[in-house]
This record gives sequence, structure tokens and C-alpha cells, in this order.
Amino acid sequence: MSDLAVAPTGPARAAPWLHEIPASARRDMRVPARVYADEFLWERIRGDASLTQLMNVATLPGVHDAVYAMPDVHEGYGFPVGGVAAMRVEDGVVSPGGVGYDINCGVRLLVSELDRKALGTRLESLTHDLSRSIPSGWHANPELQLGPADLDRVLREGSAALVDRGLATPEDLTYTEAGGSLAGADPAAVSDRARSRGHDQLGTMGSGNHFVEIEVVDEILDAAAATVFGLRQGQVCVLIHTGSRGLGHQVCTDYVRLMGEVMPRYGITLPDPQLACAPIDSPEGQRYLGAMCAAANFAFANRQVITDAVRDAFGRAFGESGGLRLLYDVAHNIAKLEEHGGRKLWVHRKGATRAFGPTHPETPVAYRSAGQPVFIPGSMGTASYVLAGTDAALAGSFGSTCHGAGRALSRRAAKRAQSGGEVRKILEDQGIVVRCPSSAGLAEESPEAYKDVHRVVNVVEQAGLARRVARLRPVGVVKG
DNA sequence: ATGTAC
Repeated sequence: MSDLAVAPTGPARAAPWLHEIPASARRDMRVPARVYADEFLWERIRGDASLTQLMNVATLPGVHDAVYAMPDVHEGYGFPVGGVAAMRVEDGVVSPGGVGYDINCGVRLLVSELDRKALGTRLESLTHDLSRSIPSGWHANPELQLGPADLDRVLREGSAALVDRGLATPEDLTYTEAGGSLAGADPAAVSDRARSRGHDQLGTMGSGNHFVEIEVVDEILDAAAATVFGLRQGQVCVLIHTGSRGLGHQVCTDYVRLMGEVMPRYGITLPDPQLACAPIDSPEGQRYLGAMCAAANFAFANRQVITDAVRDAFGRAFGESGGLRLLYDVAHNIAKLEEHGGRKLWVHRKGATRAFGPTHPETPVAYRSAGQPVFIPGSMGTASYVLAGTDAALAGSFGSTCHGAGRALSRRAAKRAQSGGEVRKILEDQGIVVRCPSSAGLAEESPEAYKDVHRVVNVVEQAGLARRVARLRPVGVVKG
């Protein structure tokens, strides 16, 4: 797609960080495709498969206004990672590929009352304890095997199902997107195979780019917003990144297959079969949305059970839990029913984070003067960012921002570039404690395999899609 | 991302 010209009119002229492919660029596009990127990132994106994928998304029936790519965009299954598309409820479709295989992959940040100095010599043992007490990789959770009724409740209620078990507090729910509980969940739409893959995976981290990291607040970038979020320099935090594990993966597999089969019945033709979809108001569309919400609830609950394990580990290290408070939990792989410009839309965000501003009713009351918190994990061993959503993001990207640094090298290319042992040494030389049994996993997640998170975050800030609040620095890394 | 192939 390198032969495509950037549109000479519209936002592309007014804003150097926004590039527009007009709908007229291809016969099958219904709306323009807009990409947030600086010149450096745009030069890489404009010839990349992810841009073709974004233009493919712009052909979907009922797609509203425009489709967007964030500066961390890269190729995904059908729909690019870092993509946003809003589908009208009346005539739109829902596409499992537009949510991704890891339904409600997301990030939460726990904030302690401890200072870096209080960590002292306990960092090594605390990191080790986290790696022992949070199952990762292929491991199940031996302490939480859910029977059918218990699993049903988690699928229906998400984190709210955990309050009775003492694994969540009401305050945790307040500071989770959607209260950690999506109302549209339909446990009956989740297949037996998906249930059997998930029943022993609640409270497990998984592998790939999933992690639990001990962080220190390295720099405050917006003092007022940091105060609202309760963040101060030197403070110890824990960043948790995981999703719905095998359960969500199976839901995606099931519905990509089903929609691929029934699409001809609805007269839908696509440029890429990986974008398999069904009308929102069809039985298959409704069933997927019910299963997707159930898998999303499982993911909220998964991060909540891990939160309980982190609090226990801090308790063992410091005698009490260190006051670990949930700052916020936000999804970056999900479709949500939202109102934009008076219209009801199913907003697909895949590798994109909701970033509502101060005036949005879903922004927690305590954060109304700052905006909804957003967490941007950088590559392993580099910085992560706390951002605040803006009201301007509503018009600029259906209230969305980026989700991470974004892959620059494929997993295979990353393994060719560096060995796991080399990556481990680079991290340890920086004083970072690493617990990761998989050497190949370390190589795949090496900083070299990712774009520059600082550059990505600068783009979304310049574009007004989020404001930088604080930068975090990892001191303990736990991976699968 | 993922019992990395029903």
C-alpha cells in the first residue's frame, strides 16, 4: 500500500500526527481510514500489512464515520492490533477478529503506600514470591478449580462474583472498567470446550507479553492529575497485564468459525476471511456478543484473583499488604456498546485502550478532574506510562488511545536478533530482578522487538487522545 | 494471545 497518497485535505493537513486514507482509495471502503503517527512511525506503517488490514476494516457493513489506527499499530488476525472501529447497532456487524483472540486482555495498576527505599533488600524475595504464587505459562491455578455453577457466576458477574469469596473488595469493583462486570454476558453462549479450558485458569498469568511487574514511579508528568490518581515519585506499584486465557481464545475460535459459515446467508463479502462477522442483530452476532462479554468478565476476574495473590505476597514481605489499592483496570481488547454523537455503536478496540475524559459518566467520580486512567506498558525493562483520557478523544478516536509500545519485530525475528540469556543479562545489569522460566519467551519480548514507547505516547498526547500523568520504571519482572 | 495442529 506504499503507493497510497496521504489525503491532502481534512485532518491530515491540520495535524502532522494524523494521516488519512480517503474512502475513495479503494472501491470497497465505506469510510476513511485514519492513522495517528508521527513521520517516523508513519513511514513504517504506510507500507505495512496493518494499514491494508485497517482499510479492510473500513469495508465492513455498518462501519461508522471512520476507522482508526493508533501509533502502536501492527498486523493482527484480520483486524490490526491498535485498531478502532465503531459499528452501528442498526445495520452494523460484529467481528470476533476485531476484538482478538485474547478477549479483554487488559492492564491494571495497584498502588502501594511504600516507597522504593522500603522495598530495600526484599525486592528479590518479593519478586520470587510473586513468581511462585501466580501460576504462569501453561500452569493452571491449583487453588481455584471452578465447578460449572461457580464458573457460570464468574462468566455472568466477573469481578463481582469474587467479593463473597473475599478475593475482591467493593472498592476494587469501583475502580475496574464497567465495574468488572459486563451486563450483556451470556454464559450459555460459551462452549463446553471454552469452559473446560478456563475452569482452572482463573488467577493465572499466561505467557507471551503477559506479566506482573513491580514498578517505581520514576517521574510525575502532570502533578494535578497524579495527585488525583494518588501517585507520587518513588512510590512502589504493581502492573498486571493478562486476559481471558484459553477460555477467551476458544470463544474467538468458536465464533470465527461459526460466522465464517453463516456469512453467505447474510450476503456479506469480505476482503479477508479473517474478518468473519455477522450482523449485530443476527442470532450469531448476539450469541457472540454474549460470549464475548462473558469471556471479558472472566478476564476482569482473572486480574482480580491475581491482585489478591499480589496483596498476599506483599503481606508476607511487609507484614501487611502495603496498602495495595487498585488505581484502575482497563481493557484493550474488547467491543463495547457506547453512545457517540447520539448514536449507539459497538466500538471494537483491539490493542487500543478506552480513554474517556473528565466529563464522561463512566469515568470514576474520584477521577473526574483528571480523566479515566490509562496504562501503557512499554517493552519489558523499559518505561511504562500512566495516562489520563481526554474529552477530545471522544471525537478523535471514539474515546480511544494506544495500548503499548507495539511490536516492531515478529516473534521469530526477535528470537533471531537476541537470545533469552542476553536479554536477561541486559535487564539484570539495570538492577531489574527477573523471574521468567522461558528463555525463548524473554527473547520474544526483548526491548529490541518493540517500538519506542516514548514516541508512541508522545503521538497520542500531541493528538490530544490522552495526557501523560506519570512514567513508571520496572524493578521486578515476573513472566511466564 | 493460545493445550503455538481436530
